[in-house]
Amino acid sequence: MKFSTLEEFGIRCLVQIARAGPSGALTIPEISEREGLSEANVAKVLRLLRQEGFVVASRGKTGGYALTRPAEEIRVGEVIHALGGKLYDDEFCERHSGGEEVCRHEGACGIQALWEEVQDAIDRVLNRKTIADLAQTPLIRREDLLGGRRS
Amino acid sequence: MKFSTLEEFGIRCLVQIARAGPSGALTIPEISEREGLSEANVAKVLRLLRQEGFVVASRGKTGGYALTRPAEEIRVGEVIHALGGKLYDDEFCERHSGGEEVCRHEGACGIQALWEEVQDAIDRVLNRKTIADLAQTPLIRREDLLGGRRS
DNA sequence: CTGTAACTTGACTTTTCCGTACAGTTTGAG
DNA sequence: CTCAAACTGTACGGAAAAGTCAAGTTACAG
Repeated sequence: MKFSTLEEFGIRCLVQIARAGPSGALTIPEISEREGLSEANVAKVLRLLRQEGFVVASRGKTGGYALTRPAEEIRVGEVIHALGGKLYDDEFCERHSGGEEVCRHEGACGIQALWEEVQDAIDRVLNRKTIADLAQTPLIRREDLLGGRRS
Repeated sequence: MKFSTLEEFGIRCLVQIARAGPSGALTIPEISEREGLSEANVAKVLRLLRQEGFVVASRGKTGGYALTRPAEEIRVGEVIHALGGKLYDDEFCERHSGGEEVCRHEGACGIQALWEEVQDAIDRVLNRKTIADLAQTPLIRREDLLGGRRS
């Protein structure tokens, strides 16, 4: 149960671009440096973000990436959904089907219902937050980040 | 963003065993047939479930797997947690660290806070449901399973 | 006692996902 | 006009996950 790197890095790139302000654009090397990722990897993620319509790229010497919408209007859930798809695929039931049946559970699959509940819970959280929210780096002290998990 | 097959199959196996009743046990071929999975794969999952203490195995001709606790007491969240770990690993920040720093985000990483929120939301849902809940296969009609996703 | 049906275990193969590299295209500065 | 800096896209290699196979151990039925 984890996010794919694409999903996470996609959010991170958008946040960095948002921090550049509504007018300015950010280049791949800049994002790469600020997130500590390789340039090739950033380029790969940004390509998807562009294809999904979250950013526009301008080429040439003064190029870079900019958001297509104000960061306040981009919900995190949108990005995750566009980049990673849903929790369960359409093949969910086919994987357990023995031919014509849907699920091997006599008539209805309680697990799928639970998965949908989980999906809804995730979406609720992710849709509350926007890229702008993340960009202003909310009030979390470093001690809270490190502690509380091992100790 | 998806569950690993181990997590999903683990739940499925436990549900099948729970359906065999509190006294009866289920063999690998039986579970395999009911879930439409290969016997080898079922065996692999059950080994982990046994090591994590969710089931006990009896060998020999009348062998099989049985739950160590009543299905009502096994929360789905427990199983997921035991099988798949958490949403974010401990290496979460190390992956983005450039040496001594924690995160490349000046002082605090808003994404990690969001990830923790998501984790909590997932856990809340998963801990509400028990294996027994799933075993009685709640009231979901087959039409609702197929429709509503593509169309 | 013997055989069969079951669990146990480790290694192996296949598949999928990540990250990287490289060759190509575009654009503005000088 | 030329060059450098930027984006674009494909293709390759490695690592992790998923699934499979085979050999071994146990235990009950007959």
